[in-house]
Amino acid sequence: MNRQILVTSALPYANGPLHLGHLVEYTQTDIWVRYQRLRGHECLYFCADDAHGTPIMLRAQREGISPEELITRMHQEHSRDFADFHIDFTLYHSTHSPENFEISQELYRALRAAELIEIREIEQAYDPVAKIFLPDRFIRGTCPRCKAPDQYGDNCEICGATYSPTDLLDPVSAISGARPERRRSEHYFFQLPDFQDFLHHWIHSGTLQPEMANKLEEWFAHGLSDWDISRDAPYFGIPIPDAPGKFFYVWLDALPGYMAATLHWCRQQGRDFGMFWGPDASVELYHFIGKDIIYFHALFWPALLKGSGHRLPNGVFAHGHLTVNGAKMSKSRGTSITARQYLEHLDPEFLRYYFASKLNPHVEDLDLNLEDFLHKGNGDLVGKVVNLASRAAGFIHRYFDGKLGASLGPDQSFYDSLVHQRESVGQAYEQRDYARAVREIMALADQVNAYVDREAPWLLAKEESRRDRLQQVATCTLNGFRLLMTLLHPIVPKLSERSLAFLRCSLDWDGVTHPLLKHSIASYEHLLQRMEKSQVDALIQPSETIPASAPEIPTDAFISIEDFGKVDLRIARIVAAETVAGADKLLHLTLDIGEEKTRSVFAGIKSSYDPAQLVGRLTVMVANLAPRKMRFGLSEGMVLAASDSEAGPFLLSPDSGARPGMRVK
RNA sequence: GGCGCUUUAGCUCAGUUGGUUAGAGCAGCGGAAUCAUAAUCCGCGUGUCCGGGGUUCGAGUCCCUGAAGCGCCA
Repeated sequence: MNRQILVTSALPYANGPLHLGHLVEYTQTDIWVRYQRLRGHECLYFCADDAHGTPIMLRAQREGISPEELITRMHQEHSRDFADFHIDFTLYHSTHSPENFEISQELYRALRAAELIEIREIEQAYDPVAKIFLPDRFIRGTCPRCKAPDQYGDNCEICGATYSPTDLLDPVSAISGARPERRRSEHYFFQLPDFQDFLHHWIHSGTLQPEMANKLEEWFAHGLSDWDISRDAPYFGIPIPDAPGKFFYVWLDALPGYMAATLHWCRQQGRDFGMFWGPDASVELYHFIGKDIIYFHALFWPALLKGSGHRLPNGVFAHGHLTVNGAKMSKSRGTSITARQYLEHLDPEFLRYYFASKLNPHVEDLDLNLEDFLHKGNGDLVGKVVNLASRAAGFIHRYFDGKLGASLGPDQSFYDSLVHQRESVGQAYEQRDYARAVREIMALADQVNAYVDREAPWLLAKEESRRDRLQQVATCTLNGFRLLMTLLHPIVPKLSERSLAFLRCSLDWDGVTHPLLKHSIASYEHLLQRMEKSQVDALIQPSETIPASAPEIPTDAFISIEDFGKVDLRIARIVAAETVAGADKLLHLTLDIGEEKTRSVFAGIKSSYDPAQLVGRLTVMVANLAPRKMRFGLSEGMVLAASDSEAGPFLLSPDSGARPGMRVK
């Protein structure tokens, strides 16, 4: 019984390159899509660039090009990145497309006809120089609570206060630097509260993960508000029908972007759009998204769909965010890795495999631990799986002219037991529990490796009389390998293709129940190169662009407490100290400041300290100094020491009781 | 400030509705094997299951409370 399924991933914003965080989602979705196709279902996978909005308009201005030029370029870059990571979209479209103008405007007309749109005047910040209304993010000023300067219009990064831009002291437009004015303008509001009861029921209908439904309860506790869906010209977006100078807020055309992509494809293929999005659509519909945009997909989106007479999704699947080495991705640490940077160093399938090994159906953050990444990719994929082909292929070619045996003999039942376990792997894929799928597949690989060891084909090969048995063992091993590569296909499609080409067989989920017998295989060539540690290390490149040095501050000038607060001083324990070959003054220190990873710091204190004496002692370091690449390695901070022209340096020490990681202030 | 999520072995994670001595992979140590990209196989775990209280015959699992990290607040 074949299913018809439509799947989407969230639309990436056409404002910058894709990074590894984006790829978690597309990898997760792509694996699910490929699994469905592997099972013979029709599974369409649509996505698009999210191409409208103020940030794009302003960025194009800055670059001196039109928004259209900008988004065309981003679309090309994104498409190429996706293709290189083997993300197999049915169509990668754009929200800046004729279909999306059509769909978004139609959807709006339906809402208006259903009396779900209200118009009222609101007051907003306006930049009189740039002549545009300012989104909150584009207003900066002093926090009304803690008085921190240069904060965003909606919240303070220093004290965490949230407020409206009107509360900001000394507000300034981030675009022109002008002081914003207050101006009134008509805005269009979608009547979300009309859907309060419907939505409250819907979020618990099994469509969402329980933790997400739980989270959304917060909104119902306060009661839903109507939703401002209009923006004033100039705005790069889709005009609101019959409303001169008004455009749809970017989310109001981003969500219909899923439909627009479908429409474009339907027209191309001569398919009926209604069976995908009509009120009685029979096709299953699933959205994969990041947890941060659950509100848009689980409140606004179903309300928009229902209000405009469309079908509702069968599932909205949220995933967590990506961290790198246990910390939020950061440009200064070099852990904000773009898709393109990764591709310059490593095979995308290692990343797909690693993400898969950590993804489950829950909304949990996922850590890319680079050491773990290196071991898992090499150990599992090369050591356990690909190595099986390498172990068995030699025998088949050396003794049997590349031909598999006529039967598995006594090992048929062993093979059957392996094949039997694929249903459980299939369930894991279906439930998006890829971590479990990977665990189970690797357990199968372990069984096959143990089998090879048990049967010791290299011993069989020494006895002329046992050639038949040797052929059976090698044949069984290669069939095990075929099974593994079939099961792994959704995760590492290219490796799977190469492997099956080596076996000269096709990808067939059910076909594996019949082992390949009396079958010629191709000569063996390495199917996957292991990763070198140096390649993985190369992923992390702290940005060289250390901010332009602060203006010279005369020593007699005062600094504010805020200025001082910018320096993150921490108690550090010296866990290792060693001399640096080729450096006269430096010692290489390894410092524990209570973080998961130690810091590596080069300090010019060799003249006064013997490395051995330093180990174990506490001192003070500047923890947020921009990392600096030195000839000897990366220095991730500095230790504090006193000196003058005659003596020193003398390291600082805290009184007893201080512990690594304590802040000095 | 309010709310949510996370916290299990050096690292990354499993632990189903509470049920015997808490598991896996990787790393580490010891051994075997040499077919294979030094890959593989066998053996080796004294873990404040974040802390503290509680419920229970029994808690990693349920309740309360605290800590740390992360996130959301249209």
